[in-house]
Amino acid sequence: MHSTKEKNDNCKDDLLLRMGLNDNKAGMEGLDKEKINKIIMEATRGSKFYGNELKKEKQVNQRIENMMQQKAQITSQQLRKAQLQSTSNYYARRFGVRAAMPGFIAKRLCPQLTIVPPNFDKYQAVSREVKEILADYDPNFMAMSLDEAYLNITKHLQERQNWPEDKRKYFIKTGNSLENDKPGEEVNKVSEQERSIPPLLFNDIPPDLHPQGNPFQANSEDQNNPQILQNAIVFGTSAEEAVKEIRFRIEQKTTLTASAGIAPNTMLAKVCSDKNKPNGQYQILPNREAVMDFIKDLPIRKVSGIGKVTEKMLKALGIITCTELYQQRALLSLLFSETSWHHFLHISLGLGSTLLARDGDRKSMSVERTFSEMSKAEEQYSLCQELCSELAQDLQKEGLKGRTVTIKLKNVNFEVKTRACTVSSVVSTAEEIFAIAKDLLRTEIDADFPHPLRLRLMGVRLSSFPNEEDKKQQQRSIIGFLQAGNQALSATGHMLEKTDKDQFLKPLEMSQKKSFFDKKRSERKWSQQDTFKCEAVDTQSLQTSDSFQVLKKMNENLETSENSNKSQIFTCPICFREQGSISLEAFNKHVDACLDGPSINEDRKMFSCSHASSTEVNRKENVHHSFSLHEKQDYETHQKHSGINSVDCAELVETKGNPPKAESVGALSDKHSKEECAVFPRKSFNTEQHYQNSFSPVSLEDMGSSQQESPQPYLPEVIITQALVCPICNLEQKTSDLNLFNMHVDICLNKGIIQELRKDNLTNQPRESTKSTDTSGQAQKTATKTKRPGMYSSSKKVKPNSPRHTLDTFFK
DNA sequence: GCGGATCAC
DNA sequence: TATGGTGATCCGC
Repeated sequence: MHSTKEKNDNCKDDLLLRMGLNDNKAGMEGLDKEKINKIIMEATRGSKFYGNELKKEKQVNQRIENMMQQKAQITSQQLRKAQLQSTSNYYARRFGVRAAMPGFIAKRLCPQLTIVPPNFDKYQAVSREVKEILADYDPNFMAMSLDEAYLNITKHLQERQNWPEDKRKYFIKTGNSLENDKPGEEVNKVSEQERSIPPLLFNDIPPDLHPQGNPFQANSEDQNNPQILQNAIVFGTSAEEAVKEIRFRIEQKTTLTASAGIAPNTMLAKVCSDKNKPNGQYQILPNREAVMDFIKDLPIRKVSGIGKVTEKMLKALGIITCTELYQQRALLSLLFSETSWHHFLHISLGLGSTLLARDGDRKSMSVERTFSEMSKAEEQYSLCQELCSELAQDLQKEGLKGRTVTIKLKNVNFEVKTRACTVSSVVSTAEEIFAIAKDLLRTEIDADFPHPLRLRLMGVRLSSFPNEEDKKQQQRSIIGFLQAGNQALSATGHMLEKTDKDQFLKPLEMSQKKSFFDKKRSERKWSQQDTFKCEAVDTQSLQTSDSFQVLKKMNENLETSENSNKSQIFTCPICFREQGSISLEAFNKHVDACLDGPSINEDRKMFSCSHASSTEVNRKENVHHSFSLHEKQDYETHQKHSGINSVDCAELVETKGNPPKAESVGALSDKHSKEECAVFPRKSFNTEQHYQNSFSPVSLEDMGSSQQESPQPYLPEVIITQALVCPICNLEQKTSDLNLFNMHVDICLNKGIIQELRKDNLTNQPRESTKSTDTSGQAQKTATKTKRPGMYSSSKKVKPNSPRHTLDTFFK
């Protein structure tokens, strides 16, 4: 007995080691951290790996120390101010939207295989089959990896309501079932929390006849249906029944078990799916109370994106659970970046993406390899070349070319270095990549000379794949070249003389330092001496000459349009990027492209009513059709239609024409009235009320089947309507897309923040009376005068459709 | 854009 | 016994 236990402990410890010391993720709860650390120390003491771990830990501790010092310098004034900014009104609003988006499911298939994949090939095959099943429930499901996928089964559930029993009936294959082999404490514990889910999912008792019953189906037709046809299982029509069905089918087909989470957004769904691993499911009902309950004591470490380091840093601030995270939001806003803070806030409120983002474009591709110590430079170069070849092959499969080559070096002490080089035109072949990587490697070797680099890992990465904008840019630069061509060409000799060294560079080495056309020039010199390396460049040369006439013509057009329009520096009202000195036409094209990206008309409307700089462009130039008269009228009609805030409307129109201002909203005045603090909680309450009234129609409409499963007691019985009314600006939004709508509300809300800041910064006047429960008026008035992007760092790149940072994504 | 670092899977 | 590979993102510079 004793020895068995010991053995188990050893296994656990072994596993922990492999899992990177993470004792907080699912299945690791309750293990003694101290003990783990001690064991790890013993196991690795003296090793270089451990030495490096220690070093990294020290760095983290230093970071924490810096943070604590920063915290100590925060005055109570600053904290109060931050409190104001940390938007408690997020809270009410977001939950409502979330409640309106039921049925998100995170499925995590056979996670145990991710630790030790015994037969990867089979697993891949299995994964395909699995995925076939998933497509039945959501053809647009998002596969995160081989063993993880997100589904939005909202639509499926709606259809499912009317499905005959036959369509939900499945037969149990005998001798194939992998029953949950530990139905012990853990499962029972969970089932206590979610009474609707039987502790044994795939036993012979059909879900609906399980002794514990299914409260969510009390009113559904299933109760009247016969449940057992010998080895058949009939699944119900609820979300959890559907998910059980999915898991059942997966298990039957693949003999592998899966865990699943059902929740209103992807973040929660993921946490849920971990809750009952490896063969179970967990549901968070799409209502605010359920989410609150779930979030309350949830350790932040469970949330995707909060890793070891973030956990430690937050722990130093006394933050372990989501509740604590929420309570400290003001402090966090002062200590962390905008991006991080938003992420934290979203987590603490149980917010997450309700979008299943389509696969974004790949950003980079790399190969890397670990090996036993390698110190000889020749070997290193040769390995580098090999890696480049592999990478080039992979790139070719996806037809990718990029401009940034990065090498990664890890020495025997586990210290990692990356060295990157970005060239002006894309590369993709092994030779091109190696030409750059080799130089990077050489620089590192030279730097340590006469000591060799003692490497244990080397990697090569290619990134900066051109997007549409880059392609345009490249066209522009080509045009620019042609434009200057007459003069520049005659000066070529001079340019090359600028740096003696450059004259001796081969074209590809040159590419690191010079523009495409400089390269072309030198290429002429080298092409006969080094045909091998010029292969790719020659392709470009060919393309260039092919399109020469076209480009020349474009160039002429551009010139004339620029002349006639008097070129001007524009800032795009959508992406807020300065567009440089381009023609109005080009600028409009850019704005159109921006608008057409993720948006539909609602998007434009949103901007047209909220963003001063966009209307400024419109007014001044009177040409930009994206903000047409038609839309203005449309917008005004909306306001009339909604029959509210006529004063605010007037104010809005009036302020439309204000020139865009670049305002710093970061600087905080020390003046800050106590009144504002006192008002804070009340404002939150009011906003919440407002929100619920405004949104409940949405909830009813979109909750569909979910609502049937679990009546939402807090939803008032109101007329169901298609219209969404923003609770902040009170304007009806002509969209049924909740994400677009959500974005709009985000804007409106942030107007309020900006306004508060403006007041502090500019007027020092006490806040307007808050006797009105409607904060929208103020928010709107000032916001129209305020340039929104000031709130967010323009340097932040946020992936569109990112699963998190809904807000950030919008303000990208 | 670069380099280090964090995170997920 | 010795401690992975790939990709993404953020932050400070």
